[in-house]
Amino acid sequence: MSPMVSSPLTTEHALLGFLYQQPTHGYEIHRRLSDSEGLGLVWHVKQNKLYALLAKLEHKGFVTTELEPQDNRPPRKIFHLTEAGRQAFLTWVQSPVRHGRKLRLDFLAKLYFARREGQTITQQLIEEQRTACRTWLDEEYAQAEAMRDTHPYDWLVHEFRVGQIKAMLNWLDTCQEVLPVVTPKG
Amino acid sequence: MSPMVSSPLTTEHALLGFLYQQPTHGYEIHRRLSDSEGLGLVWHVKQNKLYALLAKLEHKGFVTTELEPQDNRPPRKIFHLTEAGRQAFLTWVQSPVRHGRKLRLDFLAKLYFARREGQTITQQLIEEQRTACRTWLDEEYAQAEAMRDTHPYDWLVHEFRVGQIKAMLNWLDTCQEVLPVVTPKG
DNA sequence: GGCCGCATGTAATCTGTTACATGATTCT
DNA sequence: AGAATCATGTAACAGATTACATGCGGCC
Repeated sequence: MSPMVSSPLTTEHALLGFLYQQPTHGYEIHRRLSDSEGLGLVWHVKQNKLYALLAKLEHKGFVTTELEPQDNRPPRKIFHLTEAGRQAFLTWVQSPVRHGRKLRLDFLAKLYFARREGQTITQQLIEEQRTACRTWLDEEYAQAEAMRDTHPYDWLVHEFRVGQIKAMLNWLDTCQEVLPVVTPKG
Repeated sequence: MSPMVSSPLTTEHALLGFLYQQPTHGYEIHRRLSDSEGLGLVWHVKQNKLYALLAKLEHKGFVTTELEPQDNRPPRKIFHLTEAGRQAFLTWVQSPVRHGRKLRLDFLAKLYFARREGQTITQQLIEEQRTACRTWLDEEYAQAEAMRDTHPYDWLVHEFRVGQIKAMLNWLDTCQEVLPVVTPKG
């Protein structure tokens, strides 16, 4: 019962995505993230770090736990989403990523879970990300032009970003083309 | 006199670049990094962190210090490069950046200092970075193709990287075109 | 009077990584 | 016999961030 202060949209909200479809235990999540496929391609979490994050999510009231005893093994700690957890996940997964360094990890993680939730939500995520990228592109482009001829290095820095954002926008188109193809796996 | 173990090419080697042209003190470096131009556009270092890094560089034998007294102000601690420091900087600045997340910060920092050292070294840096990027591009491209049709998400992840690397390669061309234009500022 | 610039840091805190610990079972 | 898998973590350390501390001079 901690005060529901959720400094919004941190990376650990992604973990809630694993619990959205059905409850699981930490080791299972670790296994999925250890594969070099799916989200494991993008997000690497050490085992102890993962357990710590899950404990933190419990402490914040996004998940509750239940022990599932086993023969000859330590009992599994099954994590269930609370209503607050469900809310936090849905908010996180649908919001576009603002800034550069977060794009790689955060957006790809959002996309991963959005795809599991269905085409509508995925479509919306992509569309909002496109808008965010275009805004950012305009800013960088404007700054690049302002520095053209006077500050060559600064201009190159902005040009670099412009190139990366344009590539991202093209890639978002590709995402949308691939979307309709729904496969059970992947 | 610590054993000259320099775990190679960490970001703090960039600081040596500020000392290469002439010795300076911490606050001066901080001022230059606080501007929203030049390297400050790319690399943000908090003041106390900066002092800690400089102390570390001294401890490792890359710089020596000398106190410059002032009236009514705390004395400046002037940092001078040692021979080991000069070596470390030159090695750092000329080596290309291997992997994705380091590209933004590390390469742009290298480029910043390389430009001050002259066209030859800059040209070489760009060329080596191009080679590194092409290798990386081939790897990602191969993996993307292998996943095409079977693992849509994994394919998208690799396609994302392919797009970013291609944009970087184009941008490296731009860098080379701009290079001959040498301006005292920027 | 209060804030900013100069110039240095230390101390406390938060975060992340590495190493260690348990204990039965199955694989080589 | 030794290693890996399952399933949980704790403890120690390293790195980074935030807050705090000093002390003078100039600006509004």
